[in-house]
Amino acid sequence: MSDSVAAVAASKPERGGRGAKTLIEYAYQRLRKDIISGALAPDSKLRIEHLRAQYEIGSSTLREALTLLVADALVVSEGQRGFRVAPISLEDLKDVTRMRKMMETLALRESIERGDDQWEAGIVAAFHRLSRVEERLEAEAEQVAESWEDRNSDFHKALICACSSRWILHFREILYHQSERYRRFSLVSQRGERDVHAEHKAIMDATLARDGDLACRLIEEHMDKTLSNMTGMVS
Amino acid sequence: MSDSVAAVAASKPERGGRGAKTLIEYAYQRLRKDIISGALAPDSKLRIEHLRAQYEIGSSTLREALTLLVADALVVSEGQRGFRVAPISLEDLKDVTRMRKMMETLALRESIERGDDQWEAGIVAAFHRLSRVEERLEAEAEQVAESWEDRNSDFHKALICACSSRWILHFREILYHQSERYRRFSLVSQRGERDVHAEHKAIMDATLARDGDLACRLIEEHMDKTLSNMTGMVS
DNA sequence: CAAGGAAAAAATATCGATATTTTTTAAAAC
DNA sequence: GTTTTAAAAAATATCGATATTTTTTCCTTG
Repeated sequence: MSDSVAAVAASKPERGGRGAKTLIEYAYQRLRKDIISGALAPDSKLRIEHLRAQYEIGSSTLREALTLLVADALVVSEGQRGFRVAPISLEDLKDVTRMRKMMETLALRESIERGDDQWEAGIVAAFHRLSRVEERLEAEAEQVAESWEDRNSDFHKALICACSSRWILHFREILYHQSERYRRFSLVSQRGERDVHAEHKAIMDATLARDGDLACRLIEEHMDKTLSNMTGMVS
Repeated sequence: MSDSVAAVAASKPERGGRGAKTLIEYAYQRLRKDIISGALAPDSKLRIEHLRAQYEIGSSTLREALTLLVADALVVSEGQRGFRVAPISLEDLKDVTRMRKMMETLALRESIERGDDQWEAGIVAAFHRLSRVEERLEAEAEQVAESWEDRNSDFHKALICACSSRWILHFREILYHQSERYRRFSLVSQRGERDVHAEHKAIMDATLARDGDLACRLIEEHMDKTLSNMTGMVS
């Protein structure tokens, strides 16, 4: 028996990568990635049969993963008419940004009030890791892009993880994924005109200096710039 | 064949009540009701096999309904260890209330700014329906309670439905269900010491008078009172 | 030639069976 | 008397087959 298992394992290279304990999680992550990256276009139909063949996953498992994505508002399910990728719109992007600013500043303010030494260390470390990948970014571009997204996400999470409100963090997370999706649609124009690295540095400095007002102002500007960059590109 | 179908249909009286187009939705509604009412206790394990027998629904369907409830944070799913009812705590109740106040006032302010005649009419109508069921409440109590919950929910929704932010309304809805659950756990003490009807009336009057500041202050007090009533009862 | 409607095709929703994993139970060893 | 290990039981996760519903196709009818 172990032979055939080994053979199968070889042909399907670790489906369950990135610590996906369950197949549903694997499907969820993969689908989410495809939606955020735009490989699955906004508003397009998600046909179970089709995805089933493509991802080599049973229909029930797929449906469950899709349902998980409905919770993230990346997928919508219409009655008896299956699933489709959530639509995007300029209006929605503005709404997302507005809410994000609210959640992010709330979380940052409280983190600055409550954060301890370990929290500070986490921020510095995440900033360092982000900086490292940014160095490589100029040369290799495409391949590093995904890794940059991850580390950017980690950095911002490190900033606010000392916030005690489960709900703020929960909503913030959902909104972050939403904005990530919009960001991908305007990836080209994002860099160049803007020194994201310097912005991050300023935010970190203000945060470590425990200057809540300044840190919040900077992070709001950070998000506003992202919005401006995208405005006009989406519908 | 039609005979057996008819027989089955008779024994299962309309499972799909309250406009549940799909079985998943039916299971979802039923589970949610049982969780909010406390029939399914906080933190208790939700065994698929058990529920399957009890609700007469296939396992995949049940899992999907459960996943839907994870999105509402009424159920938590732990890796390869199934589902369980989300725990409750005083800390969480405070967090929920804080966020609710934020979402509710944001939504109310914008509704007051944007609401039209139809919005006003909807509020008056919902208030009327709520008042009617409150009259009956004093006598029959238990049976009317559920209907009161529905109409209370409708009234509060009517107040803020003119808000244009999809996300505020989305988060507000999730939080409302959370608080509904906490409220059920302290149902007895709720009425009596408090004139909820008068509070609703005052909120409605301020809203229709387009006095955003007053309406928001009143609705925050409304929610704070609910919190005070519950504090000390949960864990 | 447009509108409507029946038949066919495609897709979704649902189910129960099987494979995996976790938990419990019991026995053995230290 | 604990702790370990092994076996059994229970529960979850996954799958593909079937039943329902929706969509498309194509023929009829006005």
